[in-house]
Amino acid sequence: MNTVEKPLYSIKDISRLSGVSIATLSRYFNGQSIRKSNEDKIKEVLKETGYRPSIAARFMKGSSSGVIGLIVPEINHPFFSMIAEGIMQEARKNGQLVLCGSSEGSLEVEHQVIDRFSQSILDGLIYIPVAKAENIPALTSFRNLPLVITARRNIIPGVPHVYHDGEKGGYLSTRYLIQLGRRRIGFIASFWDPPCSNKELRSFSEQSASYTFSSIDRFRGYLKALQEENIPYDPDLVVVTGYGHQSGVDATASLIGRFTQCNGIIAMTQAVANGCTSQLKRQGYTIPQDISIILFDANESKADYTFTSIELHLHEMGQESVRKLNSLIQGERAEDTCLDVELCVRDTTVLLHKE
Amino acid sequence: MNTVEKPLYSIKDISRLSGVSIATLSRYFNGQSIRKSNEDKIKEVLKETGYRPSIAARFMKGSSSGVIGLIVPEINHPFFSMIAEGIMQEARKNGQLVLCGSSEGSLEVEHQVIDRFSQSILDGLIYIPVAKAENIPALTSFRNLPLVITARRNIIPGVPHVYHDGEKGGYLSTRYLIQLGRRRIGFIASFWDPPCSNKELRSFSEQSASYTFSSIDRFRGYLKALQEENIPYDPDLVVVTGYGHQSGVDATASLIGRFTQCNGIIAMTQAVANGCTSQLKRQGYTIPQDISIILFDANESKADYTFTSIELHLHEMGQESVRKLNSLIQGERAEDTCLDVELCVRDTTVLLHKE
DNA sequence: TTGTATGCGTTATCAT
DNA sequence: ATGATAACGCATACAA
Repeated sequence: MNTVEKPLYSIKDISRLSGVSIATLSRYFNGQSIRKSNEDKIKEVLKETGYRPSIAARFMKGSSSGVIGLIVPEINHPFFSMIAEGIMQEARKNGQLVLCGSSEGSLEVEHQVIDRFSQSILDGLIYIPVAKAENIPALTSFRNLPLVITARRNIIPGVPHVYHDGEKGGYLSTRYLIQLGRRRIGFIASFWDPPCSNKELRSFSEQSASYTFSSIDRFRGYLKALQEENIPYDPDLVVVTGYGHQSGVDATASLIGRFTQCNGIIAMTQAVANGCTSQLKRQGYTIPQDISIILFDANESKADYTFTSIELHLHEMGQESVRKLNSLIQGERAEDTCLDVELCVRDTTVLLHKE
Repeated sequence: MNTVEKPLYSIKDISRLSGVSIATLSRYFNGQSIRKSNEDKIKEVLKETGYRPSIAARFMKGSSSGVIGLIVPEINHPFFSMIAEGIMQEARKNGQLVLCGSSEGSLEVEHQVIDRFSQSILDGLIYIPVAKAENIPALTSFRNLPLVITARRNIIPGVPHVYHDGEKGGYLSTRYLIQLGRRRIGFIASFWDPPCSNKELRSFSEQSASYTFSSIDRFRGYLKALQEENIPYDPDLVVVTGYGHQSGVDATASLIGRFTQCNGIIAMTQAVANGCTSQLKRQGYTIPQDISIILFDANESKADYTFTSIELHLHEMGQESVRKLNSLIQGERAEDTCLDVELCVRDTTVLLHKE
């Protein structure tokens, strides 16, 4: 390690230049009231010097550093970067900074980052896990750091989570397609690491309330909407796949290949939905007439279609995570927050034209 | 400010528990050689306690903090988040952390973030400006912090920049379209804040070597390729617009509306290109037969088409920025780096079929 | 309201 | 190679 530029002025310098004691200075910087004449002198010297208190020294004294941590699986992913933008914006409003680490999609890196972070100067940590439930780091890894888990639910007991209402999203999207007269609705479930086949998805979703895959939550809503309309569940309308563009292509090909009639599709992400439309067009289907599509969290302006979508309010999710973390930092208790979702009707859904 | 959880153990605790002096401990943690028996004792205590040195205290003593800063105009933008991912990955490899702030596209916020950062514990800063050249913060705002500017060139004299070869990108894309028999090539230039009209673009690009808009750099390459093939420049083939999907739609409508024949288009971003294809299809053009399209920095799997593109190696740009910054931190001098670009031929370009 | 003095966890300078 | 101790910049208990 080599030496590094230090701040030009310390509080001692300011004390010397202004003739005010460092104690009074400290009080001034921490918002306590001091004598007006001193305040004026200080302000003058501050203008000249551009002095700012050192975060490091402040943190070492046991005060807060004003820095919060953020761990994301991938910063280069619209889902996470949107949350990150919300986090940074809210943090900035509170005069906080964000120490940000990517797990690079890897469990090993994630642990490494958590390890580095917990030795850092953080006031608290917002953690978007890449890990599967069984691999979640022990709570002790976080060393009493105030902790909020975002974009996932039911990961670490006793820790507040901020997530969206996946079941409602599944329900709203399915119900809307049904209202459009579409009763053969494909559901393309996405997993990083699929826990079951499409045949098993239904029983898996019923037996395992403890599992917290967003696809499963949404699938529950799908089932609920079907049931309300007495539409029989058909496992051939379900595909289990991954998260990328190619997953959408493959899933759609598989769906069509089953010779199952299908006039609606629900996809988990923009990339998958793009894969869908790409494959559907290749096979001669028209969108939205033949097959209407709804996806979760449309990334506007990044796709060729303007998709009907379930909006997840990811920016708000980021902001809420910071607010919750700050409650924790101030010693308050915090509960989970389940953010609402809403249906945004756009161009990829239309009333089924009966022939 | 309220009190915060502190690290469970300090170096004194470890000294007490291991019977080794804090000086020796410090040496051990800084990689100096110590007596084997001591090393063993230390390792044992470390296992039990999970102790890690405090970054804050370390930084206060004038050593490096292992934290580098990153300022981006928007983290929720594939261009910047890809660079950020590269930065975080390279930083992690070096055991460094990244303090990340978004300027939220605003000059005011950018200054605010720079101000906060410069009082922080950073070893150095990677700065992707949102500001226009005339509004770039004074170098003193950075307080002698080692500084690298990324994704822009020629912003602050004497500071190393890392950017891509925009002129080459413009040249390669144009030349390739010409090789496909397309000599009527539309160029859709994107600006946050357009400095001139499409009529003025050419003279603007010639007179103002000092201006550093990426669209202008690419436009120079466009002109160069046209010139090589003796294709006359037609300002009606140029549109000046913004960065979003709607910009692409509008620009394309404008281009077509001029009754200019056009059989190729070069777009600056994925979003703009998507706007193009959307509008072109609406007007009955086929892609790539009628009109071939090349864009810069294709965001795979986020578009309906698989676009032919100029690849910018943004991840590498992030990594290179960190490497350069670390050279600076170690007191070495650093020059600009202009990263190469390359043409990736995919599905949106095809040989013009002469009728 | 103000100033003095102490300590936070670490590194660097000594002397050993 | 090791250990005692003085800084580093700041916050705070305490005395004034």
